[in-house]
Amino acid sequence: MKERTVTIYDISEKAGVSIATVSRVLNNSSNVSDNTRKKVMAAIKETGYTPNAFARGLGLNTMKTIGILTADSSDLYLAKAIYYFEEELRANGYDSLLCCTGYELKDKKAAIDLLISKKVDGIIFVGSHFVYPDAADNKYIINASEKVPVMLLNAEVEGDNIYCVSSDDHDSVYRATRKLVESGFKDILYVYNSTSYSARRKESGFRDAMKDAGVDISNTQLRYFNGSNEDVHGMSAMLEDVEASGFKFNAVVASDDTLALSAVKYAQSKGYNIPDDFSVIGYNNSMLTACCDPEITSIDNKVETLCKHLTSILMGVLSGEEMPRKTVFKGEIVEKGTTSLKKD
Amino acid sequence: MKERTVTIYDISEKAGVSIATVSRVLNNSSNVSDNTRKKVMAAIKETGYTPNAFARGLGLNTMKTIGILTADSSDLYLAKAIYYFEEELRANGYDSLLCCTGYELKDKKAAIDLLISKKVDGIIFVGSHFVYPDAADNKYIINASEKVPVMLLNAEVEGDNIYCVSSDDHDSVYRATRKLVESGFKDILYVYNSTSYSARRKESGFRDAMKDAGVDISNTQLRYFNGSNEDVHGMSAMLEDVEASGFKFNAVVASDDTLALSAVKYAQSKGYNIPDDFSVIGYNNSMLTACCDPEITSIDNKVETLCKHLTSILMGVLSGEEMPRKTVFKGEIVEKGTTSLKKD
DNA sequence: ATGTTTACTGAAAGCGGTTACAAAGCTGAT
DNA sequence: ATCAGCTTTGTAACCGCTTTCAGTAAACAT
Repeated sequence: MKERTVTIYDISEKAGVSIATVSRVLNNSSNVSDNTRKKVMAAIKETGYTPNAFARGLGLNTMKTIGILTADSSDLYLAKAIYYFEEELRANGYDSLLCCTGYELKDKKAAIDLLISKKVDGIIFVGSHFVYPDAADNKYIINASEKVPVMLLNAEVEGDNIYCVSSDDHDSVYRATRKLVESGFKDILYVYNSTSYSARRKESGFRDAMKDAGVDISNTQLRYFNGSNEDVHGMSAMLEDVEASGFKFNAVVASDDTLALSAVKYAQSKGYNIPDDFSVIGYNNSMLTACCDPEITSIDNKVETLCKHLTSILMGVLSGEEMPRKTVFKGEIVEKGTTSLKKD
Repeated sequence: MKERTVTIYDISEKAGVSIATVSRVLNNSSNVSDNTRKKVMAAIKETGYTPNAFARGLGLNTMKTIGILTADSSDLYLAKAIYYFEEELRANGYDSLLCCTGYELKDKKAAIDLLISKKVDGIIFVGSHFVYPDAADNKYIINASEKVPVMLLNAEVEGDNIYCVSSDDHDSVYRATRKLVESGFKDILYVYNSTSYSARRKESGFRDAMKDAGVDISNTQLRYFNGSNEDVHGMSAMLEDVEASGFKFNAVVASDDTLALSAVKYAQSKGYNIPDDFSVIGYNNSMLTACCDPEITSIDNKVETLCKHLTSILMGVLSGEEMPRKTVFKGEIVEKGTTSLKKD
């Protein structure tokens, strides 16, 4: 280990050809005779040479790498998205430079600078934590889009070089909530654990649904859980607190399956009969929905579809095609055991 | 978008200095007067210049990037590990190039070549799927280690430039199993969903424990679940099948919390009283353990500790220090509601 | 005024590739 | 034999940055 690394010059010397020829073989470009090709190949095999991607990148000004930005790669949903992106990108000959930024704006900015300096060919913002309510705060995304195509999963920002693929969160929660009301559950608690763009969309879906269903809501019945999304205990405690504070609810709509799961545990500890006396609807339709009994009715926002579609749009952009700036998919309410919703 | 990118020459021209000076400012090296520094800074700010990391990397022959290899980044445990690695590496000024290889050997090899051509400063193999029972199959890891330091999480391979950090899986399962037997549960079903290195260690921990406890075991009581680790239903079906095949068990030791969770669901559906008549021990102590009632006793293998330690070893190696080739941490049996183990 | 330091700054080489352009080697047609 | 036209190969410029080495200017000592 640690001998001087083999370069294209070593290969050219060993094979008795010029570096240009070696380069041609490497990029299996046309116009190399079988004979020389073989000699070069042999030299490469013999030395275990691997081309230096920097040097190549310097010349070509592309490294075939896409930056993937996420707040927290260990989140169940985001991890799935990252997985699909990585898979799709690789299939298209691109690599993934992963940056977990956390939730601080300045860290996000730093991560973007870094990705740009590494000359990524595009940046995918995974998850809606990157988009702020105040448009001015989203300037940093626009800035990034001036250097490189920007893809947003589950978020929306207007821009020349920005492409958004998202699930219609507002619509999904809206439909779920209305169905719940129509099925006789009016005392609904809405719980959420994020204030991201899509979280805000979900919340407004809930509010609009309640309004259109003619049910007045109070602020006590929307509850923000400000803790780790693995903290099932903390979530249950929050539900206890809501009850203690005087709001008696018989249904929970959650922005996330974790919260839904803690709602199921809460309801069961209170002796409620699910789904007859108590309903729960989660979000993401993750494996967590299968982790309790009854299993949780949840909204499937089709993360695989979203990711594949987003990647294909990015590939189109990179090859210079005109691509849609905004693509929205409908979510699906997957009914399992925690609801008995009125059929349409 | 798409104007010619700003280079160090543009800055030097704008600031009226040479590119060397700009470079010095960029690397805040010594010997630049405040005055020129200010001029350069201003030019940088004005143009929004970001240095080209290729060019820098070409010269320095390092890109401050670590390759992270994993079979499946969406796995709960692996995703956590990746998260910690990314965090620690970033804190040390390194980036993470993520490659999800899947489970095919040739894909793993291809991924490694790619990482090496991108001149990563090191490679972290996340998870034990990379190590095969037959040493000859692990040659590809040795090969990689000839070019770049190789770090193995939860696996072991001998080699000059290979560093292993792992949890003592054998010991953890051994202790858990023995405790279970000592607590009166002898008809234990061992279920696993992987044949990776650490999975094999866990299994031998179970076998040794049973042997040392003087309990004969049959092959029917070790069951491999060959399906997605999100398929809770499939797992439950497998348990039904074990029962149907004639082995009556009153305890389950699982190589993974998912399997443990399905065991809890199974036991509850059969009307068993947990933990008095039926015990379950999981592995990883993930959030899944809190997703059922009673919560699952599980082995915590301290992934955060492992990852941080591994990263610090890698940093040591990269700065030329002598570092331990093999570090093993003990796991911890975290007792919750699915067991009532005899106290020591 | 002159010699010596010290503090900055610039010119140029080099990192390892790609590629435009030129040159050389063959082929077959004249 | 000569030449056009093709294929194959080599030369050298260039990508954007770091860094060595040399040079200039200012500051200080004599």
